[in-house]
Amino acid sequence: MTDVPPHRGQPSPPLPRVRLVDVAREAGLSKTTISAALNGTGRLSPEVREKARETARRMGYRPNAAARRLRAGRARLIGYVVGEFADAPWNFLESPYFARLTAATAATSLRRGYAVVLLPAGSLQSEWADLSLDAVVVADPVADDPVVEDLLAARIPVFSDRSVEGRPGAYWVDVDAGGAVRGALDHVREQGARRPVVVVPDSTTRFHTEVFAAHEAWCAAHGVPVRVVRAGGPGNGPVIRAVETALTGDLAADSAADRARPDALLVVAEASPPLVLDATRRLGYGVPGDLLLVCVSEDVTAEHTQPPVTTLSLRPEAIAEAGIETLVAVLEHGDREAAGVLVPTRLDVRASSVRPAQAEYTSRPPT
Amino acid sequence: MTDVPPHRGQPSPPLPRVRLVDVAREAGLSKTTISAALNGTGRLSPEVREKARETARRMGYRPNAAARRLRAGRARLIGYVVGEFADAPWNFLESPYFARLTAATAATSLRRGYAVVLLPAGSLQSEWADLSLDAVVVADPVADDPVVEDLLAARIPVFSDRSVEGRPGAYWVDVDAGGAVRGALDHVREQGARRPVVVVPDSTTRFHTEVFAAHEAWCAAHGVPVRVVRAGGPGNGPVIRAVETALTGDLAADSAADRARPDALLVVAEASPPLVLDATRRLGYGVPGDLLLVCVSEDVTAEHTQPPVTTLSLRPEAIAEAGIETLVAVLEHGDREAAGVLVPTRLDVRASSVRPAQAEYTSRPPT
DNA sequence: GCCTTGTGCGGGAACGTTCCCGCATCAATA
DNA sequence: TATTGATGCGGGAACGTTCCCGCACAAGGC
Repeated sequence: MTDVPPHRGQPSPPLPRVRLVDVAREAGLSKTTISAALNGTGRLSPEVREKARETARRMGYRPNAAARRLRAGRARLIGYVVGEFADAPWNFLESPYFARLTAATAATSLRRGYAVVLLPAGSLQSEWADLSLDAVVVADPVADDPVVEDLLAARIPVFSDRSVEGRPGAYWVDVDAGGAVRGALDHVREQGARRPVVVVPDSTTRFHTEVFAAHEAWCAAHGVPVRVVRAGGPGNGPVIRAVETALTGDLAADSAADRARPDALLVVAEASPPLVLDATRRLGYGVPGDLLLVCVSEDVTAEHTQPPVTTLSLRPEAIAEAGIETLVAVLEHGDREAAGVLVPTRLDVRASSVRPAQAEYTSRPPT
Repeated sequence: MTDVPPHRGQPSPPLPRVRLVDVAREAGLSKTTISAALNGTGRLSPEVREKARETARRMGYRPNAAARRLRAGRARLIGYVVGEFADAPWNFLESPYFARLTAATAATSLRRGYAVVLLPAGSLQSEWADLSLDAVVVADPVADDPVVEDLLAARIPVFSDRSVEGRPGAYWVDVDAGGAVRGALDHVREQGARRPVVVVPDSTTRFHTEVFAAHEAWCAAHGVPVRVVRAGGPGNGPVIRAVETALTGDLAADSAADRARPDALLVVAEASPPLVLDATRRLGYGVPGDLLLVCVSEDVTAEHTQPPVTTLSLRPEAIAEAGIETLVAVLEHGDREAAGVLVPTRLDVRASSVRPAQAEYTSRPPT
């Protein structure tokens, strides 16, 4: 243990921050020279440059961000707003996907010299117009999102993790929804599943419509009936209820064979993996014995269930990184061509979707 | 479906933003008058004030934040940094407590006219010194946190959700840890539990040491042996292992009676409620039949387990609200006396901690 | 020795806002 | 009618930085 640091003496002198002119006076140079020395610009002799830097360092000089911004015309601030959840504007962070996307956005931005400002979901720019943000990240916009329209009308560049096509000023990174669905379904098929059922949110986001379409195409290609249940809304409750519907076999089916219990479950809606697993058990399924389970989720609890749950990650970190790169390129060099990057997903195979012979754990439902 | 909005014509004219002088010229008034009209200051006739406002609105005037900040000397920016998780600087948002604290901090700040900037956990101000933040919220600082020391040395006001006593420039809101523990233990005792066991993280934060002390005092007062297990670290893995230790009865105990299986479990470390519930089941406990379960957690999944899990909420929204209130008071009026508010916790009683006769659900362990 | 070219540094304007004053105008009072 | 005070509005400085330009001086070519 070190000593407790002494309390700082002065209660609070008005704290005259050291400015450029103060450094200039101290160093016997002009503010122009100091500025050029610190920014690495201008024509200066090495000695003068070093002296300026040394003096600034010694005096603890820190440039005034507001003045710099005023002069430069850019605030180096990026807003972050979520399209959905407009009725509960701040709950989005409780979703692991958004939590990680938010964190990764902030991290990448900061590395590129931009600060990220958190905004209430679904809010319009009039509510925070006085922040004068350089750009805004709109996470998961709905179709024809009013938030996006509002920002573009105000001529604020927009970046999104979903397609926003045909809008000048909008840039995006897209998730390979089709590839993700095919990958997950191929995986459970390889593991022996023949009657997979899919749970998808009843949402108009492009991701989910693509998931829907890819699923139908896959089923057609493999001669498998389309078994899908749409979850009524976001949140664990509706998704769990959809899972229950999917597993109790109330699905419309063409033949008797199709009414057989499903042997694989792909949950595309974000829900807590332990809760999904519990629901399967309550309905009498052993995982992975009777049912192979894959969840589209970023939730770390998937690793800690027994058996651990296979997840399909949308890789929010990669999305944020690619997105901020393009956004910064647009802001700083006016590259207007960089929209539309496609980020592949990642399947983390765990015991819940591996055929029992190979599985480490097999949970049995209560008898 | 509405028509797709037409693409905006101009690719991007240099976008000469409308300034105060532009509004002034248009309205035939001076910039001073416009400024006063919009800010509600000065002595102006109602007609002129209205005309100024109308013109500004019509021209789409939006004040330049940088200029305003430069003039005012304050950036109206508040940083948000987490003390813990320094080795994984961005994971904190995946914890429901931090997710909600972050969101509530941003929401309250924005209402008071301040924007919240997300910062990497454990980072020092030298890494983002050029943001010139008015203040920084340090969530869950460790004892003698270097982040706090660093900020105070740079004379940046600090607000925290944990005590930071004896540091001028530091303000905090505290959680009533003792009351929380007593409340939870009283609750399970009322429900008939006589051998409660507590899981606490092995951490030096004031909250956890207070929990520890309050637990000991409560046990002494009720003549109950102190049963406590310390979790090795944050995250679900260590906490689940601690729960397993707590329930398998490897605790040091003074008498044979004390070695009896516990009949209540209070998990103070933040872990996923479904995972904790699963762990109890794997060890052969029925909840709430054999074991009353209370988790200190903000996780919404607690409502969706069967049985739903009783949680003790630290009420991050209340913490953030009280904290930002005092911080804004300090920044704007220099109130230096407002440190140390105490926020009570809230016990959300659900089936997992209610004596079976009254319980709606009782989960049975696999036989 | 004069003109050109290049180097090293400083003066001063500009970014857009807010706020301190000062100058009118006008009503109320002596 | 002159004096005061209040009211309504505008001029101009200031916030701290960057950047354009200009000036002084040195070196090189004829």
